[in-house]
Amino acid sequence: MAGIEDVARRAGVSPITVSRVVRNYPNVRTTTRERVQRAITELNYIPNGLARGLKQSRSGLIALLINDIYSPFYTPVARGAEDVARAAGMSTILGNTDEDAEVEAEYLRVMGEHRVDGVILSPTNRAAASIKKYLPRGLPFVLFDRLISGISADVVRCDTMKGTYELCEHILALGHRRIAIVGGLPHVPTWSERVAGYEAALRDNGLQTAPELIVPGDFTRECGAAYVRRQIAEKNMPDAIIAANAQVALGVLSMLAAQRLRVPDDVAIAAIDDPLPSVPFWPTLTVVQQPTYDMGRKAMEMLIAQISHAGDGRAPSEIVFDAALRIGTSCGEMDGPNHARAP
Amino acid sequence: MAGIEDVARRAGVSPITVSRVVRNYPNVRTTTRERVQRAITELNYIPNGLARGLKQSRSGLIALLINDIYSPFYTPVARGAEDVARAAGMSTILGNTDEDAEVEAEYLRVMGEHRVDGVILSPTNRAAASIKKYLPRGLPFVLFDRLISGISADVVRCDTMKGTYELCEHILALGHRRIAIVGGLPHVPTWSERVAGYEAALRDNGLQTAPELIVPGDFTRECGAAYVRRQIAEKNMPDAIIAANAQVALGVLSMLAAQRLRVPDDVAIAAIDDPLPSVPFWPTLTVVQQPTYDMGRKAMEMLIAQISHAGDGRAPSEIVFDAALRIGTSCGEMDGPNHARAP
DNA sequence: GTGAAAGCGCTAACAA
DNA sequence: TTGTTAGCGCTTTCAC
Repeated sequence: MAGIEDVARRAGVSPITVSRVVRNYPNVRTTTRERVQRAITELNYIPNGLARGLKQSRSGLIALLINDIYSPFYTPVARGAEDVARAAGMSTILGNTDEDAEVEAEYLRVMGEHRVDGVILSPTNRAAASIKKYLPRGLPFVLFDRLISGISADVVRCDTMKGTYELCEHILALGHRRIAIVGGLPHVPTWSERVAGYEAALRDNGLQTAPELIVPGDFTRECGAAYVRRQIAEKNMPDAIIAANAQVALGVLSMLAAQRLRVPDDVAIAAIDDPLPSVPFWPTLTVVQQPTYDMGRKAMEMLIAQISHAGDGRAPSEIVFDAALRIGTSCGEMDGPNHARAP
Repeated sequence: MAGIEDVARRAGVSPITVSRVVRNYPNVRTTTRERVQRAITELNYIPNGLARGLKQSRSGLIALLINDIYSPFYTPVARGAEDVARAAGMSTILGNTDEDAEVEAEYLRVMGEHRVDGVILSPTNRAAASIKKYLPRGLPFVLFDRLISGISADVVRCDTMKGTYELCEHILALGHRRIAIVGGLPHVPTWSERVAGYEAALRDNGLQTAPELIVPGDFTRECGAAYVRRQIAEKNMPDAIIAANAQVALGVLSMLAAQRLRVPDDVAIAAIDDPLPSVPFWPTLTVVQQPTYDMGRKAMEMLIAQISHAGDGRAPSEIVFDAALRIGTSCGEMDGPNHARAP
C-alpha cells in the first residue's frame, strides 16, 4: 500500500506537503496541490488513520455501548447517535452488553485500548468500577438511560414517572380499577419511577395500591408471559396490565393470545417504552412512549460537545426527556359513548 | 497517560517484556509477569491500540455498512454480526448508508482510513466504484443481501423467490385470485426475484399475471400507503396485497386502517422480509421471513475466515439462505372449514 | 509556501 | 527468559 512518502516522491514534494493537501490546509499553492492530488489518485493513496491517530492522540471513534441493539428501545438510539456522529466526522463502534457487567467491562477495556474519543454507555449497576479501571480519566463520557453512583458525568435519560401517571389516569377514566404493573427489575430506577407514577396516580384518585398488583420481573418476555399464566391459573386476572417495557408487553400479549384471552375485551393492556404503536394492527397498543431517536441524538451531541471543549471543567449536566402517552385501542378506548364498537 | 515505557521502568524490565505480559505471551517467568502486572495496575496502564495497530497493520475493527439499522431487516443482522465479531475479539463500526451512494462512498473512505480489517457491505448499485477507490485491494470483504457487478467477493443473501412462490400458493389456496405485489425498487434483485416467484406461482396455477397487479415502488411506507389510497380512489382493490418488505407493509396497513378497511375481511395482506409476526396482535401478519440474525452471523463468520486465511486465493463463495413462509391470519386463514371465525 | 528532524507507543526480528 | 534495535506512517515544531 502506498504511503505518504510514495505520494511525496511522485509529486516531487515533501511528505508534510502531502499531509497538508490531504487535510485541506489552506497555505498550499494551487499548482502544488493539484500535483499532489494527481499523485494521490494515481497511487490510490489512502491515509493511515492509525498513524494519524497515534500522532494526534485522537482516533475519530466513539463507543456506543447499549444493552441490545435488537431491543426496540435502543435501535432508534443507535441510529440517532450515529447520525450525529457522522455529521461530526466521527465513527461509531457498537457494543451490546446484554445487561451483563462482565461483557460491559470487557467492552470498556477494548474501547479504552482503541483510544475512542468518547463513550456513551447505558450502564449496568456495576459499571463504575469498570469505567475507572479501563477508561482514561477525563475521557468524554455520557451515561444513557440510567444514573449510577460513583460516576459524575453527563446523563441523558427519560422520565417515565409523569407518563406512567398519565397512563394510569387514562386507564382509570376508562373504568378499570384493578390495574397491575408488571415486569421491571427491582432497584433499577426505570422501574422504580414507573411504579412511583403508578402509585401516585392511584393515590390521587382515591384508590389503594395492592402489593399483589405491583409485580417485579426482569424486563423480559418470559416474565410477562409467566405473570399472565399465573393469574390465569389463580383465576385472578386484573382489569388492566401495564407492561414495564416492550419485551414484557410482548410476553403478556403472546400468552394472552395463546390462552385465547382477548384484548381489550377480557383484559386491558398498556405498555411503557414501546415502538409497537407504529404497527397499525387491531387493537393498537396504548403506550407511554420515549423519544428514543432524539435521546440518541442528544447523547451524541453532548459527547461531541465534551470532546470539543475538552477540559473546560463544566459541571456535568443531566438532560431529562419526557415520555408521551399515545392512546391506542388496547385498553378499551373504543367502548366509550363516542365510538362504535370495534369490529 | 502511562505508556509501556513507564510500566517497564516501574517493573524494572524492558518494554518488550511488558508487551509480552499484556499479550499473554507464554515465555515469561511467573515472578516477572506478576511484577509487570502489578506495575500495570498501579499505573492504570491501558495499551494503545493505535500504536499496536500501526505496527501490526491490523486495527481489530470491522466495518458494517448497512442501509438502516432502524429497519427491522437490518437490526438482527447487526446483532448477529456483532456477536460473532466480539467472540473473535474484533469490534464493529456501524454505518447507515440509507441506500445513498454518496453516503456509502464517504463511509467506505472513512473505513479505509481507519484501516478496518474487513468490510461487510449492503451495497447500492454504485458501490463498485467507491470500493475500488477507497478500499485497499485485497481487503477482506463480504457483500450482504445483494450482488453487484464489477466486484468479485463472498456474498451472503437470501433467496425470497421460493418463499414468495409458496406465499402465493398459500394465498391462492385461500381462494384469493386478484393478488397484487407492491413496493419494490425496480432493477433491484430483491424485488425482481420476488416478482419472479409471484409470476411463477400464478403461471403454475393457470392464472394470467396482470401488469397493473405488479406495482413497483421504493421500499418505503409511503409507497405502500399511496398504493392503497390509489386503489380506493379507483374502487379497484385487489383480493390480496403482498408488500415487498416490512416498511411497505406498514404503509399499506396504516392506510387501510385510516380508511376503515378491515384485514383480512376487506383485503388480505402478506409481506416479505418482516419481523412483525412477533407481534401477537390480531390479525397476525402472514409473511415470508428471512433468517436475518443468522445471515448477519454468517456474513461476519465469512469475513473473519477471510481475515484469518489472508490471501490463500480461494474463489469467492455465495451463501444463499432460504426465506420461510410463516402463516398468520392476515390472509383470511381462519375462515377455512377447520377454524372458527375470528372474534 | 515548503521542508528537515523528531517522535507518537508499540512490536517484529534478532541477539544474548 | 529477556533485551536491543529499528521502524510502522503520520504530524508537530521549527526553520527557511
